[in-house]
Formats: sequence, C-alpha cells, structure tokens
Amino acid sequence: MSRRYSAQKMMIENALKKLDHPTATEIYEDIRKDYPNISLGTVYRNLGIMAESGEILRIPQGDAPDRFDINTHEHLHVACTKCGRVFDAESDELEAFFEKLDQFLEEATGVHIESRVMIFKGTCSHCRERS
Amino acid sequence: MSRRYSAQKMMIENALKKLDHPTATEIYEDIRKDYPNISLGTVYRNLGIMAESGEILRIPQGDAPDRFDINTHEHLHVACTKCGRVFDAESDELEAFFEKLDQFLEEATGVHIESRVMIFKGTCSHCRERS
DNA sequence: ATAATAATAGTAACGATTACTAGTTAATAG
DNA sequence: CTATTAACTAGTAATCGTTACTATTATTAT
Repeated sequence: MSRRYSAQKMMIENALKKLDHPTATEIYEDIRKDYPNISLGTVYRNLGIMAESGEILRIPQGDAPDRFDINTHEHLHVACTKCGRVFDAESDELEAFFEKLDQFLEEATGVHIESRVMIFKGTCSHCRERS
Repeated sequence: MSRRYSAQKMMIENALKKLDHPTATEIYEDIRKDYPNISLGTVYRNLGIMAESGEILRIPQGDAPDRFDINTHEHLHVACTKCGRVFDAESDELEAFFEKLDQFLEEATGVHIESRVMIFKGTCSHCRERS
C-alpha cells in the first residue's frame, strides 16, 4: 500500500549525509543543482515525515531555520552564532543526567515530560580567532 | 536623554504581572480591553527591549509564539502541550549542573557557550485527568 | 490495462515577528 | 515658557520559515 522510496526522498537522504546539519533550504539548493524541479515543499514534507518517524533528527534553532541530522543517536547540538555551524557532543553521563532531569521536572511541576529541546549557542574556536 | 516610562510600557509590565507567562498577543489583547489603541508592534518592541536588558525573560517555544516571564530569577520552564500553560521549576542543583554542562560542551566542541535555551514539554496533571 | 492510492511540483496562504513611516509625546536647552 | 530635539507610538507593510492546497504524475494492486 505504501510506496517504498521516491527518487526525491532518496535525494533528500543523500543530501543529509553529504551536508553537515543542513536546513531544509540548504538541502533544497543542493538537490536543485542536479534536479532543478525539486520542490521546497517536497523537501519540507519529507523531512517532517522522516523526523516524525525517528529516521532523522530535527534540531530547532529558535530564531533560525530548523536543521536536520541523519545521526539519530542521542546527542546534543551546539550552534555557532557567527558561522551557523552545528557541533555535536555526546556522552553516557549526559544521557543519565537527562533521565534524572526529567524525573526532577515531573516531580516539581506535575508535568509528564514528553519532549526536550535544548539549544546551545556560542562562538566556535574558528570564529573566535578572527576578531 | 532617555525616557523613563511610557504609559504603554507600564501597561505591558502590569499585564506581565497579571498574566501567567503570556505571549505578546495575550498581553496585547489584555491591554486592548482598557486601551484599544495599543499597537501589537509596540508590545513586541517593548518586550524585546525588556528581554534584551534583562528586565524580563523570553521563553521561546519553538513551534508556538514566545512567552515572557516577569520573574528573571534563573529557572526552567515546562509547557503543557494540551492547555499551553507554563510551569516553573527551580533548584540550586540545577544551576550547578548547567554550569558543568556548559564546561563539558565547551571542551567537547570548542564552542564558548553564550546562551542556552531549553524547552520541556509534556502533559500537565490537570490535562491528564481529563482523558 | 485499469482503478485506486500516494507522492510531487508549483503556488498560495499563514502566523509570528520585524521594519517602516508619519505623527505624537516627553525631556531639555535656551 | 516655548522651541528644539529625541524617544516613542499607531498603523500598516513586509519578511521569512513553514504548511496547505490543487492539479498532475507515478506507483501499486487487481
């Protein structure tokens, strides 16, 4: 009943692998080089579906367009406010803490935590050198 | 040289005290009851200035309009996805951890952390009962 | 092949926010 | 006080990321 993989979805996956934490528009522009007819709406729709199903990760930026990550292993993202690049950080310690944090918040507020979004921003070493 | 307080800014402050973590529009609607000429742009501008200066706190929601908090003491916010209400959570433990977290991230990524935004969402106890 | 279903391209709409402009209000210098 | 200057406002237009819509094309089941 459901389709396997449209050519467009495969192109989106390839772009996600090739680019580093790209935005929907960056993916769109990349695919357009080879396939100028791709629609931005198609990119958004597929990214949304993929993120929903857990196939990829959505990284909200708050004030800038969302970015997407093909690496679904739980990790944190730190974005440079100067160049926009996104860096990964990962550790078992972190994961353990976040479980405890959820518990703490549930006890403190009575809210059953269902999603957590953490946005860290700063200046990367490369951008700090030039100033 | 700089003006002390416009009537509009005072009305915005009052609304912030009266309402619970309101959005710009909620503040606008509240003031409009008494002063129908208030402009939404004025509300946004003043909130932006106040948040910038540290007078109030901006609470980004990612997918929903930003909310604002007159309580500037460092604390976390947990939003209910059903009713939209925002709950506060506060503790010294938390603050200490987040300092360590910043350090960890700086070592791991080389990015000098300048801002942190955390969005926690779930279902509050009240909304869980009705289902 | 044909019918039924899913996905696409292209474009229009949306919602939060910011920018712009002309006019108003308040602070200050003479 | 009054004139000058600067800050602030109302109202509206514009922006930007994202979603919705529609007619068409592609894929699968019969």
